[in-house]
Amino acid sequence: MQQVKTSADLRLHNQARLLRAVHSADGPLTRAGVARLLGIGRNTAAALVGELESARLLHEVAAATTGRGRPTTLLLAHPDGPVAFAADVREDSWTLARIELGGRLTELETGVHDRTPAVFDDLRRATRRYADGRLAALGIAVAGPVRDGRRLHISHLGWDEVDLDEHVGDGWPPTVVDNDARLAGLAEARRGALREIGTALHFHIDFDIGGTLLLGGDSQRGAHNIAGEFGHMPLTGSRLRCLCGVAGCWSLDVGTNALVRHFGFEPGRAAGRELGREIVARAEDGDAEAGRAVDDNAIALGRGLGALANALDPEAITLSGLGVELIRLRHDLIERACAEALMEFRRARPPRILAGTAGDLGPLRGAAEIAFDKILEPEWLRLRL
Amino acid sequence: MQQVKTSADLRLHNQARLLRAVHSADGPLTRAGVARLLGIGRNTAAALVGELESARLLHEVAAATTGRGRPTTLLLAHPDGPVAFAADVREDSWTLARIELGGRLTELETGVHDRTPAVFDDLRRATRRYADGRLAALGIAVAGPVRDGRRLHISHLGWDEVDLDEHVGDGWPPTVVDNDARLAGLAEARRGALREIGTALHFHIDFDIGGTLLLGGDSQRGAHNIAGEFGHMPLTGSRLRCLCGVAGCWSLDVGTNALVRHFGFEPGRAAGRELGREIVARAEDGDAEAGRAVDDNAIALGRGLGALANALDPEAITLSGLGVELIRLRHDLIERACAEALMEFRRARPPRILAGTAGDLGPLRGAAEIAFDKILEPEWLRLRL
DNA sequence: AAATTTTGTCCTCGCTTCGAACATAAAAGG
DNA sequence: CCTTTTATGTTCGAAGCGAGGACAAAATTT
Repeated sequence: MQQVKTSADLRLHNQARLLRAVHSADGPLTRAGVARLLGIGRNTAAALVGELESARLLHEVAAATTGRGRPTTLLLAHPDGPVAFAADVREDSWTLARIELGGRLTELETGVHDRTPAVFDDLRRATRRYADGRLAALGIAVAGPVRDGRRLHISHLGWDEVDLDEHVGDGWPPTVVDNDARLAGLAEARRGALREIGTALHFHIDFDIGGTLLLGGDSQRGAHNIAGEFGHMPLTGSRLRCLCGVAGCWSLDVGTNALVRHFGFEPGRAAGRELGREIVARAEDGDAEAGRAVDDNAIALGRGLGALANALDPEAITLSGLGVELIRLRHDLIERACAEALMEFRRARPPRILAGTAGDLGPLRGAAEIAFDKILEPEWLRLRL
Repeated sequence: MQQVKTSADLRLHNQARLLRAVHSADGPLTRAGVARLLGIGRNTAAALVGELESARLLHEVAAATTGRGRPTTLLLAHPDGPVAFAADVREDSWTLARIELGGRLTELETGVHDRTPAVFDDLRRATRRYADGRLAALGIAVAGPVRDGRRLHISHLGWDEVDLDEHVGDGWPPTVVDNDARLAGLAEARRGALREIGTALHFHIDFDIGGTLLLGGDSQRGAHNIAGEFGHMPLTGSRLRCLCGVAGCWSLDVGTNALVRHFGFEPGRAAGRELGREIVARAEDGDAEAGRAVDDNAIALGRGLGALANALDPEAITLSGLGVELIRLRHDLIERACAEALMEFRRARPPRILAGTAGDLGPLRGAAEIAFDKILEPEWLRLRL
């Protein structure tokens, strides 16, 4: 569908809008409230909700009265309604969660994997264990770019061109896979610190930096679904060569790898993350050398953010991963470095730089969002009603 | 309106789609053809077109028969229909043009100005001279960022925070103002080399570099309408300080200023553009030193493009201004430098780097597009019908 | 001249939301 | 305790939309 043309399209379109409103609302919506929100009549809302209730998508329960007037009903997820599963595949572990309409998230299981695509078998089995008739879609967050939605690259796992169609397909629910940094940003845009913000950036800082440009609550995906490798722009003048094949990447100066390298260790495996955490902790305890390493990181981070703000003009920028720590310890330093990299006429209104609110659940929440995007859509609704 | 809710909205929505299709089609559309294009019935198309004809928006004329079947009609701009004016305000001159539905552009007048905002008085007078009842909107391209659509910054004219509301308002038709580089990109996306491309970048290379990210045929504008200053990211490791207040800008290595600086001249005024052209001409004639200057420019250009492609994943990149010459003379060099800056896994499918097809008319054509965007919209239509 | 192809037109049908009127259920006020 | 006020639910008719089918019209092809 995707394009409203006929009167029948209109009904589905409005029902999708209604369902989307219920899903993304902070708390439960009332029937009268959603009518006002969507700008439709109470009678129309009643008809739409009625059909959605029959289709086991919404459930109406009496609302506690708050003030004057006849009491209305709360619109909740139907107890038999569709749910999405979301998975986050990290370096050597994974988590599977279940998300209801409205966003309530329940963790189902966590496991370790062997750093090979066999993790998808683990995921399939775990999904089967918990799946019932309500499972409608599965979103998976992975720690690398997913070209064209199916070819996965994770350099530090040695996955070069893993074809997802060979591992995800038969026996799976409708499944969508995307990059974790992008999904973490989507989570902020939909349910976190970037709600209602038209233009924003999010960066997940781990070993290196990945991110996404967020426009009107959706991620910019690029022509081949591999947008977001902001960490691989030469924004800070590094002279080193990066694993990605380019020289001077921003990621060489920001992130766990950069932190570790400051102490002469070769950046690399999981041990590095432990070491990075320790450096942050020591900096917090007043260790001068660790403090300098964190300073350098924060300054390089700020400079990069300023450069990107010149090009993309975000209203706000959120960070996750190590970025949260950097904001906590060096917020002013980041802002100062950012301001120095901002064109002068922008400095009066710099982008706000915030910690994301989704925390470690960001990728999972984002994966749930792209799964629900498949559901809260006219065409899916048409088949369901 | 902006959101289809009722059947009446639907009508306007479809009429806007129809009008938009006529406007952006390559050649004249037939009535039967537009029905197929929009996926509506012939009867519906007849009704829509009928109303649009009554509203003097479309004009139907018999079409020359091309094959079998009953002849149909061509959908043309109505002779009394709305037209847009577009203006391009360059450094010391301006051009005013008139554009019809469908995109036919007629230059009306060109003038010089005194490098002060008094140019807007010139424009108002010129607009008045040519305006008739058909003038519906005016789009203006200016050579600097327009914060929030009204505060104009042009550093090399010394315009710091020129408030457009003080110069554009009473006595003007509905007017929209935006940055020329962005509008040149919009022109490519709507009617040029970037048609039908979902994710693209355009850069206008003059003294420095401005550009825009193009998504689904529209420009990314940013939170304060000042996105697009890609030239002020430190992508090439320059150690110089830029007029914008930041150090290391990409624009210090690419563009006329960079070309001129290579020969020891201080970059600056209009004379610089003349000199830049001469350097390009000499490089073309085989002058070694000029050739090296152009080489450096092309390499720095390519490196920046690669870095940006890592972050934004465009399918194609178009260039205007000096960029056209650089492509003509150094296409391979640009592509090689770009590839080196691309992450390895991207090199198999690099973005296409093309010269824009709008030429010097880019800003004017883009200004016409944003003017027509005000017209080809349900709300405007509602008032007109 | 007949068959074929394509488009225009007319009409009915089912669908949508809207608006107005009325019913209902709570709180607030005297 | 009863009335008024406020907000919501419900019902019904009205107006508008596009779809689809049947048929007419106008061109080319055979």
